[in-house]
Amino acid sequence: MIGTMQKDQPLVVITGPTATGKSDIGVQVAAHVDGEIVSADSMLVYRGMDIGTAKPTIFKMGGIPHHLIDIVEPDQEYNVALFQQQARCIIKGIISRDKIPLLVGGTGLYIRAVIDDYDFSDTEGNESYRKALQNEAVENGPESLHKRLSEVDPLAASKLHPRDVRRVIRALEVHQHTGRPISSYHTLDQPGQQSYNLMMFGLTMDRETLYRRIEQRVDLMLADGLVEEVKKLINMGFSTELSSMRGLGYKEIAAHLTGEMSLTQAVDILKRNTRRFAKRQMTWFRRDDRIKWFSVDQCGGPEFIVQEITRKVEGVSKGL
RNA sequence: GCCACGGUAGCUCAGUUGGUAGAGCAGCGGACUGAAAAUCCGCGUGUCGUUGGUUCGAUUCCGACCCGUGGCA
Repeated sequence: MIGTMQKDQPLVVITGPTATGKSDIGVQVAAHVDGEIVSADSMLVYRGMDIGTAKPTIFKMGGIPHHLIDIVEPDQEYNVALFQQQARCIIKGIISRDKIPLLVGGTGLYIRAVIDDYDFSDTEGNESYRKALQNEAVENGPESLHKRLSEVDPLAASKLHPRDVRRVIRALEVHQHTGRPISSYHTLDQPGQQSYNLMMFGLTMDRETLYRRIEQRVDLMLADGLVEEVKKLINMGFSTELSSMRGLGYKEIAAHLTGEMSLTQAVDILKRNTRRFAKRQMTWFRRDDRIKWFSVDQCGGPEFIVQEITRKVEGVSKGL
C-alpha cells in the first residue's frame, strides 16, 4: 500500500522537440523552486559526446545538480529499462532531500517509462537471439518474422507492421525469454499509477522558426568542432554501428569522414534529419494531454515561461 | 533593340497528337512499452507566367505582353 502522502510528491516534467530551449528553462525553474534536474535524453548519457548532443556545459548548468548525464561510455549498452530504474531511484533521492525533481528532456519514451507504469521486469534483451532473428529477416524477408510472431502473439502481431523488424524482433524476444506474449505486459500497465503529483510542461514553437533554429544550431555545432569530436570518437575505436554513434550528428559526420559524402552534403542531411526528428517528437508529445504547452515564440519569451512554470510548481508544493 | 531557349508542386524537372497534370527531393500526418536522436506506416500539397483569340472545351494551338537565361548588336 502506497500512502497518500507519497502521492503528493511533485515531479515536474519539461519536454518538447529539440532546440526549443528546454535545458535553459529547466535550469532557471530549478533555481527558483530549489530543484534538481534529471535529464531525460537518450544521447546525453554518453561520455565524450558533447557537441553533437548539445550537452549543457557546467556553466549552463548554473550550479544546479544534473543527473543521468555522462553515465556510460559510447560503446556501453543503454536503454529505457535502465533509464527507468535509474531515474526513479534518483527522483526518490531528490524528494528525500526535500528538493523538487525536474525531468527535463526530449526522449518521449524515457519520460513515459518513468511516469507511467511500463513494466520491463524479466524481459531483458538477448543479443545473440536478436542477431539470429536479424539474419533471418535478411534471408527470408521481414514478413517471415511477423508470421512467426502472429503464431505466438497474435495481438502484438496485429498491432505491428510486418516491416517494423525492430519491434517484431523485440516481441519475439520477449516471448522466447518469458514464454509470455509481449502484449500481456502491455495490458498490465495502468497509466497514472505512479505515486507522483505530476506536472508536465511542453515547449513548442512555430514550425518554421523551429526549423530555422535547428539549422542555426547545427551550424554552431560545426563551428564548435563537431567534426573533430566525431573524428576523436572514431579514433578511440568507437564503431559507427554503435547506437550512440548512430545518433544525429554522429552518423552524418561519420559518413563524411569515411568518404561517403562531402561535408556540405553531410551537414544538409544532418539538418534535414534533425528537422524530421523534431517533427517525430511533436507527434509523440502531442497525444499526451497531460502536457501544458508553452509556445516559446509567442508566450512572452523564455523568462515568462520560467515564471509561469515556477508559479505553478510553487503552488503545488505549498499544497503539500 | 533583335534572335534563341525557358516560365508546370516549396525546389529540380517530366507530360498532355486539345478533355484542368506526375516523378525525385523537400514537406505534412501517424504509430511507438528493454536500440527511441532508433524503427516503421501513410499522404501530391498546383490559378500549368499574364492576357486576348480559335474551340463544345486551352495548361497544351495562335497573338500580344511580363519575367528569367544565353547569344547578337
